[in-house]
Amino acid sequence: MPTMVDVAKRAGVALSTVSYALNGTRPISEETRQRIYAAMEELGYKPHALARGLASKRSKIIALLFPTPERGLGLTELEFVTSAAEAARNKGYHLVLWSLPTDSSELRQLLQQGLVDGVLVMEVHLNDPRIELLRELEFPFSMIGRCAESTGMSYVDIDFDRTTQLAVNCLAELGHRQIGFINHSHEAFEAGYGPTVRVAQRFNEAIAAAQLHGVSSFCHDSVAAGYETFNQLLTDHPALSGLIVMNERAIPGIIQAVSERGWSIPDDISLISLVSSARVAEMTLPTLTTLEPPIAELGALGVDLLIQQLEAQDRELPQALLPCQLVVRGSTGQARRTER
Amino acid sequence: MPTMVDVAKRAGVALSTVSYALNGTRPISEETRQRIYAAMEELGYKPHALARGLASKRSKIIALLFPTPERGLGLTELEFVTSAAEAARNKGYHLVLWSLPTDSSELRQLLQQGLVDGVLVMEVHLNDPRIELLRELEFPFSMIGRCAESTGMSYVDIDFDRTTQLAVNCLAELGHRQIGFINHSHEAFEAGYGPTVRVAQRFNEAIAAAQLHGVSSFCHDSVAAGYETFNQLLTDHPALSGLIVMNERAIPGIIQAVSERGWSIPDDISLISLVSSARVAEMTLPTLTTLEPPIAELGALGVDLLIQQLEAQDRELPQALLPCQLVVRGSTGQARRTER
DNA sequence: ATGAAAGCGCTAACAG
DNA sequence: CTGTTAGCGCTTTCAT
Repeated sequence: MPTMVDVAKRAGVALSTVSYALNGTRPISEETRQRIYAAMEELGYKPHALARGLASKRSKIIALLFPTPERGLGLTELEFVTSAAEAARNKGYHLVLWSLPTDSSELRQLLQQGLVDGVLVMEVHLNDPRIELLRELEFPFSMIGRCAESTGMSYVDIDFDRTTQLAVNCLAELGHRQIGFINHSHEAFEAGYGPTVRVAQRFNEAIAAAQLHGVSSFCHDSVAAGYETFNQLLTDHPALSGLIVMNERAIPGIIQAVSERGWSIPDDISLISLVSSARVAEMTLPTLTTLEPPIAELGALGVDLLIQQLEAQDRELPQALLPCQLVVRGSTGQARRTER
Repeated sequence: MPTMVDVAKRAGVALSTVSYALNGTRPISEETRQRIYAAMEELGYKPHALARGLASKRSKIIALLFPTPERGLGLTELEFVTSAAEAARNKGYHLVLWSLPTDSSELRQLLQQGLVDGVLVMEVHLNDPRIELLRELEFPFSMIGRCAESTGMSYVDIDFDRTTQLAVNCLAELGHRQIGFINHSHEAFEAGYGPTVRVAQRFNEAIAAAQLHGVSSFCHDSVAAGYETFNQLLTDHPALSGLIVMNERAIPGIIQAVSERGWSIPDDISLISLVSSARVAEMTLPTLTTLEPPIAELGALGVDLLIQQLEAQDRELPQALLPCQLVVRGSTGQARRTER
């Protein structure tokens, strides 16, 4: 592999001039610039990433802090990872994957290795030890999601308020008055998992504002739990006709429970899956009306915000909220006229 | 951040002694070793990854060459990525994600940056330009999957022969004599996508060996295509009672087509989903009997083989084949006695 | 507009 | 067993 010295020699200039030409760090006469680029071309020169990083103190590598598969991973995460990787590459950065439990002590070590310039944190919890550590070390980071006190921090997140509102509106406009909400588990809620907490809260507000009847329920992320939870919910509230579910893994159980009652979706129950991808929505019969998260956008935007923060001289910490998009499929329909 | 110089001063030894102590590259008296480690502890010293990489010419970073979402990504890929990342970290390596189309010219640039020691290539095609490039540059790599001529290269792959055999056996033992196989698309086959080609071939061999009747069909990776393909297959071969499907995305369409005929799974048709994860298998009604790929093992093993290759002095290029595991769920049952 | 030279923090000869 | 020193390939002052 040729180095800068080789290029400099061949172009008949000083080593530093090559560097400046490459980085545009200072004015170079058009003529020498040409010579240098020609020399690079001829030699097949490519700057050495490590050397550049060591000298400049900027590795141009960022880390994606990825949750370990506690709650099981979805397609969501995958799309996220790939879009983040692509966004990073588009900006000339590399993305390394750090898959760690939120309370891992390893994070500190990793950060202190000086390998990465900044960190993109996925699945931020309301009280997240990773965020505390990053703040303590004053290490640059952006979040996907938010923690309890996110002022002065950079993040992108789903606009859960708007998303929840869209779901409630959709059912309300179809004439549903009695609406159930099946959330993630109570444990997730207690642990302060953002979406769980935010949607739970907003659901009640939206229901109240629209003068509907609403009832919420937690549910573990499993088919069996979905089955149980739905049956319990309908035993307690037989008049429910609309259901908002933010729990992809519970959905097959719910569908099964509906069908075992001899009911059908959407004739007897309308169902909206919150923060759920098209891929999953099309696995079921009927296909699911969803509010689909703009995953790729979130991933790319998260990376952009982080890099912006790394390269900006001013200490502005950008934030962004993106709503999910309503995609109407087969699982929602007009509410029945007659009460059951 | 403290550096080695600081540690050396504090421990009262030479800079290099610290280095040797850290890397175990040469014998150090127990006493000085203690002093050095104490000093590191007190200062909170962590070796600088870039500096180490530059000096040693080994970055301890590997890249995962990730396919761009052409055919759409599955859960499979995700689990793969996370297990690879974890395996790498366990061995003291970092994993960067390079998400590129197989024919991208960018790969060459990335490799020449000198950032990574080796590459793990996912979704290898039978004729894969990435592999050709890696060979040309003599760049260390391992593959997930194999290309046409894989001798002398390091890879891990699913044992498709064994997997296909298991599927055929399973149906045969249930008394099915007329067995259909729904593959990925013809395009995937033509493009030399490994699983598509290998299973197609092995299916015929296994059917012949067991003296059964078999019929294969290609199918695009979509619900609609699954629906069409199934109907066509049953029009042409009405006696089919067992179906092997290696196309997760087509399955909902198949299930729908079965139900529209007034048939049921598994009473009228038994169905096995090949190389399909539990997560998907439990989304449907009935749940799917599958041959589940050992994804996490493949990811971890792939990383291990690559690192082994990087660190071994001898030029052995290890290979491994892992079979899928048969998990019987609700979609398979005894063949009907009577012909339809 | 260009050069010369001093590091960045570490590894690995070379020399005792 | 330990110390000295020359790089690794680049960025970035400081000169001119």
